[in-house]
Amino acid sequence: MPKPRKRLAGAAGPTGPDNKGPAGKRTKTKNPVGTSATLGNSSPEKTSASKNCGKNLSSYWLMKSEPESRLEKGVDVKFSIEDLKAQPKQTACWDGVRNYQARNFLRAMQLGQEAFFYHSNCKEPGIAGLVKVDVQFVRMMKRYITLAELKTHYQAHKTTGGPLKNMALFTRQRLSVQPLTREEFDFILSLEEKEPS
DNA sequence: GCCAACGTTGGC
DNA sequence: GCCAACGTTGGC
Repeated sequence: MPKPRKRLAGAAGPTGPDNKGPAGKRTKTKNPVGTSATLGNSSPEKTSASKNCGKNLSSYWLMKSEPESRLEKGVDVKFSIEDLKAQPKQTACWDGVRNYQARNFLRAMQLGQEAFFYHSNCKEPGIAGLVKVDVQFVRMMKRYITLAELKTHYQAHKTTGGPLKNMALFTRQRLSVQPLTREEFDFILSLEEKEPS
């Protein structure tokens, strides 16, 4: 899970973005993730995101975060949208993303782009609000859009060819930072105005 | 809490 | 470069 932790100024301790100590037998060291870290592993995505030919990738995103307490190596990873709101400037630095692809998406994000704030690994997973990138609270969703509801649409759209037919939330599971097409983004926004299905 | 899915590690 | 073991994510 991405652990968006507000960057506590000095506090860091052993928590470089990529620093998972030598737990277990895995000890091959990872590259310290400099910004320079190369696109290495990240084969260019074949998703719709990369089809925007000339222009850069997606402008819309979905970011997962856990709203319920859970200890990971002694540290609580809880970070809900309420926690984001409570930050200075309602803004948090999004670190702790380990997955290469998710990290590459993180780098591709540009200031001010919009993203859904998704609550994962919790009682009722779903989209809680809107943020803009670097990561600042924008607003709550007018109603909580649950995973179950999104999935219903996703499944319908697979057969009808609707806007969520390729949604990464379902096709790329475990990706904690993911691009959305504008169609996906708009469709999900439009759900706010409707009765939960 | 369980466990499926899947990414990562690292020996070979 | 394969692939088994292991770790993590995240729904249920």
